[in-house]
Amino acid sequence: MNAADTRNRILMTAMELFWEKGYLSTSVSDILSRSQVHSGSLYHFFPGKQDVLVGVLELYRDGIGEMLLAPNWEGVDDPIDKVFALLAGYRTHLIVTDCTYGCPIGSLALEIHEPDPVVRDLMAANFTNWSAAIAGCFDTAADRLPPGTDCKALGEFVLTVMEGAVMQARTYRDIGYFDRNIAVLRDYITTLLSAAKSGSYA
Amino acid sequence: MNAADTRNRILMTAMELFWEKGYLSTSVSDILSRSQVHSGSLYHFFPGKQDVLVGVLELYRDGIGEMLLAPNWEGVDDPIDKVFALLAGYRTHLIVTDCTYGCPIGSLALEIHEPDPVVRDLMAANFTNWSAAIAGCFDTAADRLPPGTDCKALGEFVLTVMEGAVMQARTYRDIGYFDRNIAVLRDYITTLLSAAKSGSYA
DNA sequence: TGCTTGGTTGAATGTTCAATCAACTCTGCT
DNA sequence: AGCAGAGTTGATTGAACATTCAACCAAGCA
Repeated sequence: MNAADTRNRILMTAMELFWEKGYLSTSVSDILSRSQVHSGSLYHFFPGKQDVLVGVLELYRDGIGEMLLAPNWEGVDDPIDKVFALLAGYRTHLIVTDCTYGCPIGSLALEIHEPDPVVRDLMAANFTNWSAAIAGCFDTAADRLPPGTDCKALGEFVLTVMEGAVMQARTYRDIGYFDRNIAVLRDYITTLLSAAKSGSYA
Repeated sequence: MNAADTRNRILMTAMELFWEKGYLSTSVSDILSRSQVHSGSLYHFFPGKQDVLVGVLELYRDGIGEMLLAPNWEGVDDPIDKVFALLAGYRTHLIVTDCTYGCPIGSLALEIHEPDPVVRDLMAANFTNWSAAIAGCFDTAADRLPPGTDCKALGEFVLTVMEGAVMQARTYRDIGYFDRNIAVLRDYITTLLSAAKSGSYA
């Protein structure tokens, strides 16, 4: 096993554990035992626990396209469908984990109250990439939306609804809370589409 | 100082600290030193740290009317205005804390990944009370909304948007993210009100 | 006066944690 | 073969943590 393998296995294991248990509840020993790496090796690659978190957040940031968007958008062409396909991906994660796993970035964002600027910037970058991807969908469908629609704000709003919906589904351990929230969002988007079509905003 | 005072000071201090630093990052020593209570006294009233959390969550649950709704709804009569007045209260908290303090329940909900059933039920009860209060506003304004509007789902949606908007404002340390999200929500609610007025749904 | 009960004190306990480090091995280069 | 440096090992350290407990106090009552 070479160096890149070790570093990678640490990051992958930490990614899993931070998602499962959160950052604060994951001990360095947890990472070591699950990844089968010894403490000296971990501290050879990372100055400290927080630097492992930075590495994980960089993986998320750099992998959003391949790891998140591509799998959910496979075979989906319509940009509005893409928005809801991504949300459906989060629904699947909730289902297969009995509503215990949410959005890893959202959990970290609320868990770490006084984040290091480096960590905070990375969490913000992850949010920005996510909502920008959604905003891009709305941009592509701009001709079907009321003129002057703020697609960037709409992207941020979809992120907001996803995070809030996941939070409730997880707290109640009930997917119904997620579904009802997405249904309301869908009603809103539908309203925008039909308002543009009927020309109410023209 | 009598017993009720001591117990109360512990709970009030813990409430502050859990809001400031979160549950996991608040040590029992933190609570003891800020509340000027000795460890033996705390453990006389509470079997352990988690029971302090339970006490805090009960305070939130039982105090939502007096502590949260009443102050924000003073002088506000219109039920739709009440919805946005409550959201404005959260905005004020963000402003006065430089976007560092969010919703205490939301933070706890995402921070504690494997909550004790007692804790989870209390967090859920807090969410239910909050969204029910908003649903009540929509119920009162039902005649101005499209017929068949699901006011309960709308209450959950407003909670969702508040939590997501607070999460982003806190992560970016920028109130603009909160404001834009609330603006989109307002656009949606406005659409519902005007759709009902124009009779598009009738 | 002495007993009981509810509350207080704070040093002590045992555990868990992140981080360290000196000794070691493996790999590639000369 | 001999060397250098990257990577590994795991016992160890010291701090922080939640919790305990025996001694103590004060109020009310017999």
